[in-house]
Amino acid sequence: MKGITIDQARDHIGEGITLRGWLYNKRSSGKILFLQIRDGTGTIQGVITEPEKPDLFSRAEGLARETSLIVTGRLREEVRAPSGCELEVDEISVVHEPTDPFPIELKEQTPGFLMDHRHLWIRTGRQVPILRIRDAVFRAFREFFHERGFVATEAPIITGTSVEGTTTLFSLDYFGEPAYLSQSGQLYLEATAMALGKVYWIGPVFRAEKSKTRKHVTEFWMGEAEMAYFDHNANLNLQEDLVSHIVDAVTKERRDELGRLDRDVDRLREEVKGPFPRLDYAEAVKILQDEGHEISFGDDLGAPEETSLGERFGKPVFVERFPISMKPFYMKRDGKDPTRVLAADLIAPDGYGEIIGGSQRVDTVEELVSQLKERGLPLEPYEWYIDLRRYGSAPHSGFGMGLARVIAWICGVPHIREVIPFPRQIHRLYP
RNA sequence: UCCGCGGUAGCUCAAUUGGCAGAGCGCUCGGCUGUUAACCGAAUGGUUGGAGGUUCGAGUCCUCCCCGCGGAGCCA
Repeated sequence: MKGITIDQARDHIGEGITLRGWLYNKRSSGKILFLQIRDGTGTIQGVITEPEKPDLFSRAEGLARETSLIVTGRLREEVRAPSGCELEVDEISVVHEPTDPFPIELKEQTPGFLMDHRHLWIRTGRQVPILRIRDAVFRAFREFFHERGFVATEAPIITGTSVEGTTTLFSLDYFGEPAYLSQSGQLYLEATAMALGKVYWIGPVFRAEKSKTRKHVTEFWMGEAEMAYFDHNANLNLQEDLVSHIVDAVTKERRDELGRLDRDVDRLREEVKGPFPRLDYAEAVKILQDEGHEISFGDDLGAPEETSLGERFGKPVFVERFPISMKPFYMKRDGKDPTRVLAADLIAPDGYGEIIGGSQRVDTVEELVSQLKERGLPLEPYEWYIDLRRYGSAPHSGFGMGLARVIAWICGVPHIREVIPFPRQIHRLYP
């Protein structure tokens, strides 16, 4: 019998097939039994009637949820079935029967309980489509850069220096020397870009901030790119194309999954039609003040301010040219106004916050050293980084994208912990 | 770290002024030939987060601690 996966079922109507999967749920009504079978690609309903197959019926009747099984039967079109086609079951071979009732119920459960059982929760309902969409986002990200001649590369996870002196780092003991888990691969990608031209990577980064919000975790995967000979505007153009490409690819490839999450795909596609508004920081502050926000020039945009800008434009919005004091040492000053830097944040709609932070980088030794000194940072851990400005320095730009936030936004799920297989949060290290 | 809400059966939640500890779901058993988180009936299930205290009597009031959830700040 031909082995297929559930997502291929529609192409095999009328044929006898075999599925390998798990029992998601079952329902019965006297002499007819319905089995919801899942295999990671989808779910399908199997049906068994008692008068026709009494032995099979009584064996199947006793199966617990999440029994792993191999099912053989014939596929047929069936409008009464949830997925439109149905499997007439001929044989069930039980691979393993659960020893205890499956803890994740098909009713509402609290986040704390679900997170304690994350290893089982990911088998159910919304979680499977979300993780498949995550895969599609990662792939679309890589595809985008590969097609444009970027080189995939890596930055170290264990580092001796921080990227931004201010942020909290996880520290560890490196053979007796202090070391840190990377909070960004950026500085290393700048070096690699000077070797390879245009580079990108996706890697884990770590923030020891005690954040407790729906957009923060302590470990997350960042997609970063760094481009030699790209100025600020070229950087923003690339980011805009990237976001459009990801949404386009994912909404085409995973339309069914997005539908199962009740995401309005047409609205999402409409939102990312370019160009994205580009607000000068001063302009953004003015707009927010006019809307009644308590913000003055020099303040960071808080969560309510970001949400407000997203609502106003109904699409991703760039805020650019921030005051230099607000931003880290590696950002290049704006030639037209040296109190500002050539940086931009991309804010997602619907309150998902900043999804990209990027800038044109400092490219002279003088400016870099003076920026480091102004922030009270030591020079010697950054000597290698300063070297990049000593030997054939070139204008260059780059950015980092918080992939979990992008996925949460695309999925329309409220909390990023749901789009990460095993999220790490303050006070959550299990499972 | 700060602010707010919460912790009662395996899960989700009730419990009036301080007065016998309850329901739905799940598991088990029985019924039902088209179920969609099926439905109907029965049975099972408790150190009320922990430690002290007040009281004839505490799930309920007081003190301290632990844990969870939401938000802020910080950031992607």
